[in-house]
Amino acid sequence: MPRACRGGPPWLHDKFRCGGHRMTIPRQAVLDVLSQSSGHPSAEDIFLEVHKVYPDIGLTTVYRTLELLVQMGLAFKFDFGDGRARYELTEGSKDVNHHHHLVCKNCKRVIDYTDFVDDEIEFLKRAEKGLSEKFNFNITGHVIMFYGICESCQRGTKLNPIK
Amino acid sequence: MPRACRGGPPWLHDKFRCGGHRMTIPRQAVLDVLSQSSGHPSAEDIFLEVHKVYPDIGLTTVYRTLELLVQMGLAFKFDFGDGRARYELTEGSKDVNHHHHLVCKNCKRVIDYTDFVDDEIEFLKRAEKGLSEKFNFNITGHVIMFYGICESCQRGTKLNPIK
DNA sequence: ATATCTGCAAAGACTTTGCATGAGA
DNA sequence: TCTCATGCAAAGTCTTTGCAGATAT
Repeated sequence: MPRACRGGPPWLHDKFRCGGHRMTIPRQAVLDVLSQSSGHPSAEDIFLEVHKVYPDIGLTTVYRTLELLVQMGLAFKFDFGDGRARYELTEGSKDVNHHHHLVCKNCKRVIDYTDFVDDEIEFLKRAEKGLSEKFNFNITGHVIMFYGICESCQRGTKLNPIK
Repeated sequence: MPRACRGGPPWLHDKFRCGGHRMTIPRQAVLDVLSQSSGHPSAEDIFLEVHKVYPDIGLTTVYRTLELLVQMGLAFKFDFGDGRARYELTEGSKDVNHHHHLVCKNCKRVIDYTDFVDDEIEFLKRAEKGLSEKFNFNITGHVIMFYGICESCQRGTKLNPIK
C-alpha cells in the first residue's frame, strides 16, 4: 500500500515516492530526455534518446514510465493524428510553460504557441467553472488545438509529410 | 482526374461527386449511421450498426469511407484517449451542432456541451486570426476538450471504466 | 528482505494494404 | 466500358502483458 504523501517540494524523486513508486535509472533517464526536449517526442523518440546513454533500457520501460508520469499528472499525452502518442512534461520542460498546439493536417508538424494566453485563461476559467457546476465534473485539464495547413504545405501541398 | 467541382448545395451525393468519388450503398450506409448517431461512434461501432442492415459491408470499407469523410471535411476524427478513433459529422448530425467535449479520464465517457459558445467564439476568432497571421497558417478547425473525473467516477472511482 | 521494476518476447488492438471481383456513371 | 469501390485476408504499427531475473529502500 502506498505510504502517506505530503505535498512537499516538486522534486521528482519525492513525487515518485508519493505514489509508492521508486526512482530508478530508467525513470530518471526518461525524465531527463523529456525535460531536455522542447518538442513532442513519441515513446519511440524518447526510447531512442534514452538508448544513446543507456542502451539496456527497453522500450517497454519507456512506455511504462510514460504511463506513470501521465497518471501522476507530471506529463501530458497528446494525439496529433499521426498514429502515435506524444508526450510533454506538465511544466518545466525546457523553458516554455503554458502553451497550445497548431497542427498541420498535411505534414503533421506541430507549432507550439503561447500567444493569446490571457484571453484564453479568461475563457477557460469561465468555462471550467460553468462546466464543473453544470455537470458535476471535476475538471483537471484541457486541450486546445488548432488545425490547418502550415506555410510550407500551402506552397507545395503534400510535399513533405513527416509521418 | 477529378472533375471540376462547383460549390453547390451540401447534399452528400454532390459532395462526393466533387472529389471524383461515387456514392455507393456502403458509403450511404455509413453516412446514415453517422447522422443518426448523436454520440461518438468508433469505426467498429459504425460497422456493427451498418452490419445490422447490410451484413455484407466490411469493416475495411467503413474505415475507408470514414477516412474519405474526414478528408473531405464532412467528419471529424477524435481521440479521447481510449485507443480507438471516434467520428462525428461536421454538422447536421442529429440536432446538436457546434459543441465540445468533456472527457472523463477514468471511465472515458464523453459529455458533449454547447455552453459558453458565445464566449468561446470570441476567443477563437481572435486566436485564429492572430495565429494565422503570425504563423502563416491556414487554420481550418480547432479542438477544445476538457478532462477530469465525472460525477459517477468521483463517487466510486475505477468502478466503471468503459474501455 | 521483499515488494517493486525491468527487459525480453509474445500477444493484443486498431488500422491499413494488396489484389481479384463487383458495381456506378 | 472503364474506372472506381469493395471484401477478404494478410500485413503493419503502436502499445500492452507475462514472467523470470534484477533492483531500490
